[in-house]
Amino acid sequence: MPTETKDRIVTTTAELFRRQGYNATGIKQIVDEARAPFGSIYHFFPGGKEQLGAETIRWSGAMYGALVPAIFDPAPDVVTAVRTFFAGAAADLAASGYADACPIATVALEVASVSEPLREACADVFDGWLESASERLTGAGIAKRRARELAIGMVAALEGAFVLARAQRSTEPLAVAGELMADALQRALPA
Amino acid sequence: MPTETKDRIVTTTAELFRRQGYNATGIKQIVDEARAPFGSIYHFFPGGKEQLGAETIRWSGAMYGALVPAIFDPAPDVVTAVRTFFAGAAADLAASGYADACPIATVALEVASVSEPLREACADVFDGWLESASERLTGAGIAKRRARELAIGMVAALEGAFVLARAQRSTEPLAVAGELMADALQRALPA
DNA sequence: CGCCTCCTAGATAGATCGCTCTAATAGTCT
DNA sequence: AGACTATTAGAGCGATCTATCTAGGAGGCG
Repeated sequence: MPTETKDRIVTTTAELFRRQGYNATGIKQIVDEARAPFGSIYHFFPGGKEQLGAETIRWSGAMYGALVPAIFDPAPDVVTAVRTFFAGAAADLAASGYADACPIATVALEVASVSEPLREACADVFDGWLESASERLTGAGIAKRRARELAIGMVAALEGAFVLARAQRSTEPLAVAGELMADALQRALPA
Repeated sequence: MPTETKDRIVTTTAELFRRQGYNATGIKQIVDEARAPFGSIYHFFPGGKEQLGAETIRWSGAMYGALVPAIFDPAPDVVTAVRTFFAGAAADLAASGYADACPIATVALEVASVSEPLREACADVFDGWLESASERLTGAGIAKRRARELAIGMVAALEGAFVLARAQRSTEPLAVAGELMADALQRALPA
């Protein structure tokens, strides 16, 4: 299967985006770390770096978004699911030397005012996450409108905590944000 | 006063960082937009781009952090202050075409795993904000420990909401996050 | 006036950027 | 086998990046 090269390119790019963002990641660095031939980049992604970026954003957005059902569905209730989610994010972050946080937030901020296709890719990913999280909350008996608000709050709290955590090299923001959202969620649940 | 050139360099760099981040901002672009001579960059910032970046981070961090006393101190109570803060952030963001959000979050994510001096500058800025916000909350009668948690939550919610808002070109995340934090704060206040 | 320091001014170096191009190879059909 | 497409391989182009370097102008002070 020749597509394994393309996969290797995307996964490597995703890792690099996560650690250093879009602009600091060069094509040369990608092919080196992915052990892929230079020409393959433009064979698989004729649109160049921007197309590779867009596909990488959508791919890693889907990967990370898969954590929502993976954690929420087997959990006894949504509140413990939220706690598990934030705790897991904190553990992964610390284990990677405060490098592996959200795979698309860095790129999202970099490109939001610069590249419309990349901005849209980020927006679509966030939309998917919000949709997915909302479903779990409505499934727990929360009204649709309130569920969306809480989903937005959860994603925002997570992303913001990642920013603080990476800058300060501490998991405290993730712990605090997780607890805050768990509390808010608890209160929103039907009695 | 010849220092006005240096000021112009820092303020334009801050603006560029905010819109496109650290890596996408070139020295050439800075001197062009600041109408400053190229040589002045390395005269005022012998450490090059990294030193200019660090000073810009600290400067714009201080500028943005000044909003905390400016909004909290004249406000009737901390809850309405929080609402005002988030509403103002949303208004500024929309007015700038979703470009002017947090002046340092983009840079923070870009450099956190790449440049220790720049990471430290971001961490110091966040520390200052948390300190400043905590003071206002303890001043409202909230216990020190709880005040710090709420301050972290507020900054995280704001930063995360900025990420969502810029990607989706919507102020909804800021409105929701602001309301969520106002509620949490309300409940933490002494009866 | 001459001197000294601060700042301006920009040419230029050396490396790296994204990307294009051609050619060779691998794999799959008829 | 022969023909055709998909993929690999990397040399090289023009542009741009940060940074260095030299030289000149501005203003205070003897």
